[in-house]
Amino acid sequence: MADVLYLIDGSSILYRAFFAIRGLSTADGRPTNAIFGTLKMAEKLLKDHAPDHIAFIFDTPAPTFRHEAFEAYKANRPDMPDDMAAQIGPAKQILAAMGLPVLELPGFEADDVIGTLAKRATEEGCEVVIVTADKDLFQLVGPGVRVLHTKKEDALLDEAGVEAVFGVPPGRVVDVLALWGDPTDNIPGVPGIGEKGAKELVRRFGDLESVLAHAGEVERKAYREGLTNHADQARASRSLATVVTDAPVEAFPGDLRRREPDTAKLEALFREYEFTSLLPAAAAPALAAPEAAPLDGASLGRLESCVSCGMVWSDDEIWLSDGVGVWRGPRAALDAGAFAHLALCAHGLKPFLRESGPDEFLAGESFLDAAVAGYLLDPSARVPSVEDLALAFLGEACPKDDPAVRSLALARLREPILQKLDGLGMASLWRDIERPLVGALARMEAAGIAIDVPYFQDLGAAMARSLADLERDIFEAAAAEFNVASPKQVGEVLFDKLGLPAQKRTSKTKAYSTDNEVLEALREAHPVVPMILEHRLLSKLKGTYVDALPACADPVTGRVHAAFNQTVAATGRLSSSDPNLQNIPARGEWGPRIRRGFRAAEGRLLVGADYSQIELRMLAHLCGDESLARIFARGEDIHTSTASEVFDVAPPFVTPDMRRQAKAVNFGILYGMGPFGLARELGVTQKESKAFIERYFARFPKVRAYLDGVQSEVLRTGEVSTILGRRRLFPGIARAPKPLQQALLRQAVNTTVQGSAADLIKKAMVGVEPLLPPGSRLVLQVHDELIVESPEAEASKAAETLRSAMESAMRLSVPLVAGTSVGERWSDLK
DNA sequence: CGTCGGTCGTAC
DNA sequence: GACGTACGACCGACGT
Repeated sequence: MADVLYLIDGSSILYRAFFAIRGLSTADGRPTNAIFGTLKMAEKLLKDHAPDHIAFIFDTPAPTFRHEAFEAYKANRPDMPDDMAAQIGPAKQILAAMGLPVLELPGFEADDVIGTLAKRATEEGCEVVIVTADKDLFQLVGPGVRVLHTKKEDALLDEAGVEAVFGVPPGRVVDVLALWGDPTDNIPGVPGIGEKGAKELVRRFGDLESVLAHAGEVERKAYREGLTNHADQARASRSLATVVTDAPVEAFPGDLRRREPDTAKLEALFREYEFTSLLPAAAAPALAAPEAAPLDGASLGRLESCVSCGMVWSDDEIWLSDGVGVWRGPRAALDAGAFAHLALCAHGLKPFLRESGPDEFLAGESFLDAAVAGYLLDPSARVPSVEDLALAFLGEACPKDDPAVRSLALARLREPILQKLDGLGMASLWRDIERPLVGALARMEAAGIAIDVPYFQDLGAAMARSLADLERDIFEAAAAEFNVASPKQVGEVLFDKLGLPAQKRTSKTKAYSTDNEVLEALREAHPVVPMILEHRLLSKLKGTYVDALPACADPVTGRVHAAFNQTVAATGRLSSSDPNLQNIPARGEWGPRIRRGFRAAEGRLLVGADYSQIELRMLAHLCGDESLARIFARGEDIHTSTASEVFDVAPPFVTPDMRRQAKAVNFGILYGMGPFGLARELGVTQKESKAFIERYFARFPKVRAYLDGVQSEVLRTGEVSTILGRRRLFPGIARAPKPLQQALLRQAVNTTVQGSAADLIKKAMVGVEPLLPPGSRLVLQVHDELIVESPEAEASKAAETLRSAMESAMRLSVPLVAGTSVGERWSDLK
């Protein structure tokens, strides 16, 4: 008998993998994320622990003996999503082909098989390591039995380890579960008692019967009543949570040996599920390209007439393919006209367009950008590489970094990707919005925006002086020298040295939190606190904006050419980077002082246009609420009118504080804020904030109906879509653990509104660009705002063009309103 | 020396 | 645990 038997809770590992990995599937759409995660875990285990004796144990489909014993057991448990259920069989097949014993026992759960084998093994003097992502199996830990808990990091726990991590020793785990319950397993527990309470009670009184016997001594009323009224439910929960150790398992520990893998079977399975990265390189069906021929006039003629032309480029060369042959030539040899008929398919075209002068290239043509298309297919996932796409759509491995093969693959990818987009109802979103946007963004990036470098340098020097003074005063007031920019050191000085009352800890490292909220609360507690706040503000603004921006500017033109990323935000918004021009301060003392450094070139003006309340208008349209629509139709101030409705007073009697509260609720609705968050935001009790939200929904009933509708839709289908059919996937949301599910539901709801607003402004951008007066060009987009740089003489015309295009970009059931303004500097635009 | 996670803060 | 989407500066731990 071997030294250590590894018993792997396959069901829990697969379940976790399903949520941990997103968006992995075969070319024909069969999900493989959970299989892949389980295999990766197995691979790691084999590498790290080199086990000789091992078994993967899985649940079998219901019913189990628990169903017979407890009628309600799992009655309310939602069905496992099809996407997960479909992966169990393949995972078991692959593990078996790897030579790893796979076990299951009808009528019993994986936990019971593990419990039985663990008991048998220890009786034979063999050590056991149970590998699981659940806490239930902690109960089995004891002499010779440890658990490898694979949560964030692997933790190998013995009895003391379980007590340290879980708070009670293994022998009391079932008593805790009896009180707490296990929502994912539909073990009811005792209503009103959660994790914390259950552990406290067990630590105080011992096992479940002792807790029940002492119920009368419990101070907290909810616990006392729960224990009194639900004692039998707790006893039943304990039984449900208790793992059986005498199940009729046929296998014995000595049988559970790792065998030689069946390589032929494994290869077939890896190919079947398209885990090409797991295959030996030679075994993968590799895409091969012929030697690249010189790109000349004759080959261009041939490419012009082909249905799909793959394109790859380097700094000075270009590769083109018709899907059969590949041609290679110098980039310089091609002029814009050479592209005007090609049915191009490329990956990440924007940099190419930006370098090549986007005005002449591809205008209105039918190119496909495989990176943007991949983003549309799954906007939450990493943008798929050409290699990923070749594997997914063509079923072929594509050797990395071979431009000839990449161009060939792209040529073959064009049609299947376009078909996929069409099948998902996103053909128009691609053709009419995202495709023309590639060029528009390339032009916007190429244009850049001028900044006043000497102005930023002077501002930075003044801030440096203030910071030096502040630092001196801080050291004096705190009687200590430390790094004021280090939250950790600030925490130590304030709370350890000066003895101020610490309020909260950071979530990951449990260090003292020193965020704005904490420091504001301590503003009056010590003179050093306001100085630290001021220092933080100044150093943040100086480091992030005032110093950083001049360093980004072209030294000759003084213009900053940020990136506007089309494949990053999961909702469909653009993002900006290098530098980020979408988070330049707007408010407060410093907002205008920093925006003043962004300016139009000599003889030109900045023209800004921003949508008024775009997300709330979009929400009004999407939900069809008449009261909300009426406010916009009448052109009223949305927050004042909301306050008027909710507080039931005429608009003239809405106080500034009532308006502030209504504004918080309006934003809260968009972000899925609950009573807790709103209470904190408004500084009222949770009860009051809850009542406030209720009044809001009573006044705007279709808003609630809409939010509920999106939630039930995403639970049913695993995806949501925006006004133009852009989708975002939420795989496994229906069976996700509650806190995660809540977060995903908020994301889903917010995505329909934020993403539809993104659709709108993108449509406005591609619509307005060709209409702008001569010499005018888009230079910035900040989610609900567009900024154009125009010759002075054209500025007012540009403003009117922008306003008109933005307001008419979509016809919604509420009016769209865009405000415009003109000035030399960004700070002049109001 | 670079990388990466954590914390904090800016925008919409 | 509690409010959605981003980007990035700085710190400090860790690895080369």
